[in-house]
Amino acid sequence: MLVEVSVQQRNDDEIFAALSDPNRRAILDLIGEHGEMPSGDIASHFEDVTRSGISAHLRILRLAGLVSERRDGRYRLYSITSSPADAVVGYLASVYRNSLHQLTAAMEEATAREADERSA
Amino acid sequence: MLVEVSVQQRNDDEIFAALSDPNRRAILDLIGEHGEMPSGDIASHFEDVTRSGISAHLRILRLAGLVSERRDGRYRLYSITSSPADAVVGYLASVYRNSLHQLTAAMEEATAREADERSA
DNA sequence: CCAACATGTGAGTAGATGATCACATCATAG
DNA sequence: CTATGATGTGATCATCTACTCACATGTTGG
Repeated sequence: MLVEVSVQQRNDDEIFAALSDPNRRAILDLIGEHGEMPSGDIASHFEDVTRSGISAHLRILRLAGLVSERRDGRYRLYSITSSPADAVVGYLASVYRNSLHQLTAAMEEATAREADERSA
Repeated sequence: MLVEVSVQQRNDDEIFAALSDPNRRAILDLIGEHGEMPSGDIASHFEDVTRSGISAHLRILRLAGLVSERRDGRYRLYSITSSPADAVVGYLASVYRNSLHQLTAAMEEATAREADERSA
């Protein structure tokens, strides 16, 4: 069990470190909105970072398990991986255990808003 | 609206940056578990970081709005602030909109587990 | 096979960051 | 008031990190 915790801890490190960079969060936003997309397309949305930089970011996101890569010919298509979010939510749930209701309220609101947008 | 978004963005930057450091997350864990506690008590739980270092970490957590400070005599008591977690959950909900159900499931499970532990 | 394309990678660099030490501040007990 | 305790802060330093550039790798069309 202790080992599991320690492994989980290291995974947390990678995930939070990956999320700490604004450009990486922007990449996640982009992929989340457009769905699966190739590295080059992602890079073309960034004026201040070269393709190389984006490639490095994608590597970090991939190693953290936040995105997954699929090769199609000369393209590498990136998409959002959903499971790691559980780790983040789990962490928050543990720290904010005394105000979990606020978290669930936020989640429910977000879910409702999403459902609303979907039906619109 | 754009201004609001930009402000929110900057707040996100601070929050995610604050959460990116393992020691700061450990501090949050500690405060979350013990409830309100003074700076020195927090520092005494860390072998590899001096009191000064912990103090600097607390400053970052405070500026990010993740903890709040209350002065009582010569002590400064720190406690968890709950609202900023909403920002994190909101961000995750936006990126993982296509698998929100997984997030809510994780939240519900966490809530249930907590309620279970509470009644035990 | 070869040229053009899509992308990852290694070297190198400027800037951010986490840590310490020494010191400043402020509260309190005597 | 003065010594002690609790804590924050400025200077400094080593390390990490997010870039860029040049190059390597693998793919496809002709």
